[in-house]
Amino acid sequence: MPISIEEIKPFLPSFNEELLEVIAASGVIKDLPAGMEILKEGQYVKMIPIVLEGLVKVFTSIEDKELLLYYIGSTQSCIMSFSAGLTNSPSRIYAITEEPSLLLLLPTDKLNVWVKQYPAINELFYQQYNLRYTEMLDMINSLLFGRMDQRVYNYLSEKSKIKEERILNIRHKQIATELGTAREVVTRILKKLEQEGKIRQIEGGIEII
Amino acid sequence: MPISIEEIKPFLPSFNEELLEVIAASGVIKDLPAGMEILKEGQYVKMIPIVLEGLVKVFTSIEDKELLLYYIGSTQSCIMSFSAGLTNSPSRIYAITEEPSLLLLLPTDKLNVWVKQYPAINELFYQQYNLRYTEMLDMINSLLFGRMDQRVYNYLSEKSKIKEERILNIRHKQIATELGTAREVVTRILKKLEQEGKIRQIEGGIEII
DNA sequence: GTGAAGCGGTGACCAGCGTCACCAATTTAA
DNA sequence: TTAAATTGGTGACGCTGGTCACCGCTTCAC
Repeated sequence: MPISIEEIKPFLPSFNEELLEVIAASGVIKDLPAGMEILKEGQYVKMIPIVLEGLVKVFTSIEDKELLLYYIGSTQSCIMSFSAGLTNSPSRIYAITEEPSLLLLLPTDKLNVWVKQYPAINELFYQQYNLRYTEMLDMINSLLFGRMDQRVYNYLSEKSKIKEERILNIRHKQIATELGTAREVVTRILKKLEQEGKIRQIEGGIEII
Repeated sequence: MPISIEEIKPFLPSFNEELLEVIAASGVIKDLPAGMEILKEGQYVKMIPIVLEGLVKVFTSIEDKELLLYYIGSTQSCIMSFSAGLTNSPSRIYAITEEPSLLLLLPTDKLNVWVKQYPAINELFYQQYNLRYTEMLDMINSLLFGRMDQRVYNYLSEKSKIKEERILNIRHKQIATELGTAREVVTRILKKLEQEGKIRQIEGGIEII
């Protein structure tokens, strides 16, 4: 489906008319519901997404464990797929829409050229690299220092911040999956956090205090 | 000290004459012995290094633990300092020469311009970002999956590969530090690896089999 | 309604590893 | 040559978190 410039312009204020035009000519817009897998592990990347609206989460997995690496929010992009796309190697992560999302998909071969041609888009990806880098470093630090209760609490407050809701509607199982641990462990820790007065478990959800 | 183009040209074959000239005009060359700290944690980055010869190792630390993140080899650069330099934020890592090294230091403000102007240097940093990204992902995976004996063995074989020596002259203490664990743990694991026939401990060193 | 599936809760157990407290051997410094 | 520091080796102990085996409750499908 053809993209109109007006459609994408508000989301990409740093892009000039010329860049918006070439994007409109070659890009694709997708409107996806929550819970869609937009990138599979091992897959070769032909289109690199920029999230216009919504929220996408990015996972890595080893053996049968999974781990939530980071969220891609509005006007952000997915460095891992950018990287995999440009080097033409299979993706090491997978990505799922956490909320209904509006995505702008750019073909990798074109993007490869645009990056050299348009400073604004080059700038965007440098920013994304820097951002994800520090996030991955934080992840490494929390894995190394390790305390699971701290990780669960950070996970909850982070999620609460992103969603702008003090009450999260979430299952123990999902927390466990996204942190790469087991459900029982999360249950135990949540009880402990509740006793410490940091959270409150209400029916079908968790309130962060 | 002024740099001659001939001095750096052999290490940077993808850079054209013009780029080499501006680098020669603004860059600095440093020849450092092994064990020098070239970047401290928390420090603001004014010069971004490219390693011409030698080997530099990059650490992160939390509380009183440290962790070896990756090595910077010949013609590679340090993404973390690049990132910290461009965003003008303090460094979250520190770096030490593992071997005597020849470094080319580029002023961040100039580099910021060059990146836009010279595709070759832009290319270099994209490559580095991609490389370090996958390395950090590997690190996250090994921390998450966790088995310490595997990490020690990977550490040793990686080091042996980089140094191109089957016998490593290294202390248990250093292994422990670079993996973010305790010396006793390493001693225990090395004994186990020796029993499994994967390594052999000889006086003052370790042979990888 | 009835059975099945999903969710949360709990106790028991165990492996991994960080920590402590030593000790012996070797190397280095004074 | 002595003393001091470095290195490696070990046993004991405890904490964290992964696993297993259940159980009761709620929700959903049929």
